[in-house]
Amino acid sequence: MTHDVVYRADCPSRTILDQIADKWSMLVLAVLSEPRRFNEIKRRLEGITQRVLTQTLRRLERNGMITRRVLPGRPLGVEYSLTPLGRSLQGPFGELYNWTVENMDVIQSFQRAYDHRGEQST
Amino acid sequence: MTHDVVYRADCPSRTILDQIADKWSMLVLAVLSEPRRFNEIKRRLEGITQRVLTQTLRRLERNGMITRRVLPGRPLGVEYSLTPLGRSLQGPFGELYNWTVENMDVIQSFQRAYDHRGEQST
DNA sequence: CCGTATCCCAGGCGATACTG
DNA sequence: CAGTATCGCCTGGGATACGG
Repeated sequence: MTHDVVYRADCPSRTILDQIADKWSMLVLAVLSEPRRFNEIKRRLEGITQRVLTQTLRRLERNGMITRRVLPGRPLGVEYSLTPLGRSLQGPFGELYNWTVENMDVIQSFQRAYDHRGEQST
Repeated sequence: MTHDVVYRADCPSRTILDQIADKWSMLVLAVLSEPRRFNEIKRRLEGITQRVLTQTLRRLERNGMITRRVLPGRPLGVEYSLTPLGRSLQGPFGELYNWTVENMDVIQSFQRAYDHRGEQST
């Protein structure tokens, strides 16, 4: 039987999932399909704050998925780009992203149906 | 040029990503590869609380990915199972999960290297 | 057994100001 | 330009108790 699989808290894959399965990491990696500077990334991710973008970039860097390169000259410039490891995540993430795009209409109609229950009173 | 793609806050795919790109949804769907009861799921996801599991299940149900079925008889029993939509997510999620398993060693060594910088003092 | 309701706290995040 | 620092809110989630 394979029936007694348990996802333990200290399972490394769970630890790593916690790092990348958030709303921003995926989008940052998508934006970094080509190397970009800090504010370029920020501009493309509507709603992200400077603070959170910095945190996300640091985490991705720590996990070996992107590199940070300070550009010579003034004013200061920093360029972020994918490592091979980060690029290898584009496959899985792309699949997931495509899935959401393909299914968002269906999902939204499910949501409407669900929200409709319990309140067609009077 | 495809260079000016911007991920807008009201993009449906972003809204949906916010729903499924969290640390528990993926694992719940994995556990539901076959229909299971509430406490079965809970037991297999070490560390999840009743409250959070309930919330996760409700959200997945609202999004049309799982169904909730009350079993006849007492004591009360409830069985959760994947819908076709939920099952179609297993592909993308499986890819992502496999990726983390395949790469967790590399990532952990990156993390150690990163954490090592800046503190080999004295 | 499968929830909901309540209380309560830590910490995540936005806003803002400041630096190399 | 690309951050770090500080502050204050506010909500997510743990713990617990209770209900169908």
